[in-house]
Amino acid sequence: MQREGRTGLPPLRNAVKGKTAFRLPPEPSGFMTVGHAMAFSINSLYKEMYDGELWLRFEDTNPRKASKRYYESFRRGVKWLGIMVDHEKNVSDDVEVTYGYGRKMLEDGVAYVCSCDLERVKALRFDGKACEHRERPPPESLAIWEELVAKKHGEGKFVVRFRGEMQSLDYSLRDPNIFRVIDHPHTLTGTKYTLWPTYDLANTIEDELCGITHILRSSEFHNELQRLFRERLGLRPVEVVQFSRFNFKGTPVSKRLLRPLVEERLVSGWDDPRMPTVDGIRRRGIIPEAIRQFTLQVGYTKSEHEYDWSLLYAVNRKLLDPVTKRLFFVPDPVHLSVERAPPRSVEVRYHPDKNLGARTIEARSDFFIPRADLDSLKKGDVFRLMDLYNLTLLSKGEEPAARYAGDGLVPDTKKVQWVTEGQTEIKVLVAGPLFDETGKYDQHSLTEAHGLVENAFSQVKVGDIVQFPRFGFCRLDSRNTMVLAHK
RNA sequence: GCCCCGGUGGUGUAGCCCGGUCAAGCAUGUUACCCUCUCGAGGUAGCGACGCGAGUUCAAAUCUCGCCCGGGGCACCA
Repeated sequence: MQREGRTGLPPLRNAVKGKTAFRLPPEPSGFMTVGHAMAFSINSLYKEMYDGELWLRFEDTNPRKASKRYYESFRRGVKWLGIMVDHEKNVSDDVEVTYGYGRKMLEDGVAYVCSCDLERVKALRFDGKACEHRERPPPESLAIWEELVAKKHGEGKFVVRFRGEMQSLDYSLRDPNIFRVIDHPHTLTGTKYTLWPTYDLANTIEDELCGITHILRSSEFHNELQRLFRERLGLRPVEVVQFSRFNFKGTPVSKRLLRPLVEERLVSGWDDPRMPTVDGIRRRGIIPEAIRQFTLQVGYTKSEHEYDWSLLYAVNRKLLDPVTKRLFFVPDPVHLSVERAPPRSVEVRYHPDKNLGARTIEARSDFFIPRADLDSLKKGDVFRLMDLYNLTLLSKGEEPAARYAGDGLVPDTKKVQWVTEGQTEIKVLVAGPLFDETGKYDQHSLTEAHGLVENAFSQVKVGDIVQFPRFGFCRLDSRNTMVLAHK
């Protein structure tokens, strides 16, 4: 028992360097979330560790759910994360291949065509009893199958079922459905097919086709059935590692909870900075490397967890700190006129200890400082305009005024940020958790701060992240609108 | 209801398989101080946890049993 503990992800069973293959299998039925990002990162990290192959495979066998914009969302997210995908495919490309397996299963009596209605299937399944179709001779099943392939039957009349274990305590093994008719155009294949394989079968076949050696996925997937498929179809065994979903406090990743917010316009869209989507956290100023490092740090477990956002922020902050310019930002500004102010042109470094350059600020006699700072001072107090000079506060009231009080740095003087007259007014969006403790949408989850930024702000481009000292790290989202990442 | 899987400080984890070196490590959080032309980063110190009960043992976070609590599965969704 060594005290150092483990660093990085634990080794995988039966993993041979150079002979592994992993997959990212999203269903293109919603936007990519942080949860996907972390699960994908785990696969990507292992791909690197074992010098393996990585597939991006869209699980789009339900034409009612797949939509093109979602494929794009995942491609964009994967690219943003810097994940190197070796191959990309859609399960819908392989419908005919799954038909091949389907036919074979029917021929071998591993599956059969069932024409019970849904209620009956459920009832018999509950009782652990087979229906008469289970004994339907293969040629008869095959004949119906060909009609199904030829689109001669509508939805719900027939279903292809796997001959599983009707008595199994695991109900998912009680002759599950493996093909069904869905009479709805598919976003990619149009009306070409109406007979679609179900997830478990398609997934098993695809893993075989892609040569997947290790599956790392969250535990909402049950693997007994897929194991049984592999056994009956004589497919290669695969190592499966399951872990719990990645949840963040106050920000569930579930589409069921998120969709209403978008539809009711309680958020600005799927990329609202409060959203746990990749687009959302990117807008917010979380950088891809932070996701990667965070994933590496927390790893994966089977126990349920709810990450505190501060855990991710800490990683993001440490990455951002050395490369981010500091800019003066004065929230809730109050005008301050200064008597006997010597005109100055000061050069101020963009970073206290990293070499990020400097800017020159022209100072005359009018300034703006944060109201909160002024409030904390008393008449007669000496304070310092940071990087400039000292002042004595003369009056607070309506027209706050101060007098120049020397250049020398006086120990223990309060230092305040400042901007000169005529600077840019900006808005900073501050995103908090979408849901409160009781699980209700928090109406105040998005707040705004307003203030003035110094001239050098004009150099900041959309997408850039800067640090407003004492306020936080912010990303420029659009002209004069920033989003606070975190303190 | 049935079937899996989990429960280590506020949060996330390491340790559990192979019992002692664990009066439990790390990170985050928080408090104080140092450093710093405020913040942040960095440094130092403090705070804070083995779900409950029984058993096995010289010795249990680690093994066994029971209980409690939580999550997931039981779709013509993925």
